[in-house]
Amino acid sequence: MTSRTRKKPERRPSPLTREQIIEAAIGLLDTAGESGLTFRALSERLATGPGAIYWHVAGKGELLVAATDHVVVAALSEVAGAEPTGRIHDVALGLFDAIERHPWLAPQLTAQISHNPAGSVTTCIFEAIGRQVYALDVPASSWFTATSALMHYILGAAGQNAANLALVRSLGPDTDRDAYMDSVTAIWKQLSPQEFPFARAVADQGLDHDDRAQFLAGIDLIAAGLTARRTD
Amino acid sequence: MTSRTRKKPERRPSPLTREQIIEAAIGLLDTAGESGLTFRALSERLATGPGAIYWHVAGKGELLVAATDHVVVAALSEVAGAEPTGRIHDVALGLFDAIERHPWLAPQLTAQISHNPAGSVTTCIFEAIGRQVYALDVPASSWFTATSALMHYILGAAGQNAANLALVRSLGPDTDRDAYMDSVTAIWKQLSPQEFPFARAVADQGLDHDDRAQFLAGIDLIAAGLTARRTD
DNA sequence: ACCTGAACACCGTTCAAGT
DNA sequence: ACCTGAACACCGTTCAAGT
Repeated sequence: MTSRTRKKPERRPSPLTREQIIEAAIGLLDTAGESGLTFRALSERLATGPGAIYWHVAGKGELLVAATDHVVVAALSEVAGAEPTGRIHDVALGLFDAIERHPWLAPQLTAQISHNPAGSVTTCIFEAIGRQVYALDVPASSWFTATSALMHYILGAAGQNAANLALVRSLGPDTDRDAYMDSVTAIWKQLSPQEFPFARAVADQGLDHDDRAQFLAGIDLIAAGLTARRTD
Repeated sequence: MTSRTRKKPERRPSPLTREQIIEAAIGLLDTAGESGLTFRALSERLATGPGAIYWHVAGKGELLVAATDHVVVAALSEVAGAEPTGRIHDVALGLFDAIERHPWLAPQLTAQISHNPAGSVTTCIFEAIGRQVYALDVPASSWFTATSALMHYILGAAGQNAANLALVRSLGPDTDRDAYMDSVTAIWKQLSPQEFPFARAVADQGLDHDDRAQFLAGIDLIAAGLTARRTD
């Protein structure tokens, strides 16, 4: 009703924050996936123009790095807050769950670990996993190898789980996880036993439907290799 | 000099092939990286228009899948041609080398394995690794877990190696691998020992400079876990 | 200091028109 | 059947102009 000072383009009342931008980006990534994070969509959600974001953030790459960092730090500090049992399961499941909540995270993490091995996220994850390796009484000469093996397995397996889950959800509420898994094994069962004897055999024995248990079994399997080490 | 029939736009003499397109795409990916594969750049290299490609290929996604398939099948069949020693090292190194030659391969593979678990590449890789797991006398109940663990480690570690190598190359011929690795450990050595005791300890003992040996050590470590398994 | 929004160069994809 | 090339809708990024 007050009719004065209205024609000029409204400027935002409170200044934009880097934090706000990162959180909006995470929301967009969770909702619309990796391709959904757009400077236009982001600026619309923040009620501003595309150019405004560049005042606080260098570009899309930095935004992705910041979003990844934000989520991973939260996930790992949550784990650290638990009892000091020092189990690999805790940190493994912490990352597993974070990746399940944010399916865009796994590709981002592998890319950032590859392209920036000394970066913040890389260091945090390596440290978190490595401490459990240390607690496992692994000989010092195997520290790097053991931590790498665990890290790659965790990111790979968790990423696959998250992608599967996202795919099932996108198929609509009529499809559930088990039905989808069965459809995958069904395809494998049509494979020729001459060409693909192993895949056929695995499909015939049926895939485990409990993904968390499956995931942890892999962790235990690798851990068994770490502790089985003698001096040789 | 012959001045007749010259004004109409020249059509290509021999028809375009799907195979030609895929090979050109691989060349472009190898040369210019993932972002270098463009329908415009591709059509220029093939001396045609962007639209022509769509007659043979559904879109960029299918092209990427086909290129990945092409490279992986070649790498795996090469390994199969060797002596029937049945060593995991052979297939692991086959994939390691293929990924080193084609750095775009690792992200592509993890994406395709995640989003299409019953797809052609996924099945081929799973089968190739799985056969070695079988040859290792792993109990059937661990087949899937063991093969998954090995697969994720191979792709993750090989991808990181390839990315590092590509980064070193892009830094120019004055930088070599060892100097780069040292610069990474140098950064880690500046980490606070309170916050990052493990990463510091690993940096202080120095990273191994032989990546293939490092990679194979990881394979052996996981394999040790597979065979250490008892009935429990 | 911080924001606006038009503009630029570049994508993947489509499609009427040609041969 | 296969190709051409303009056109469309969409990107990330820049930047003069504003407050």
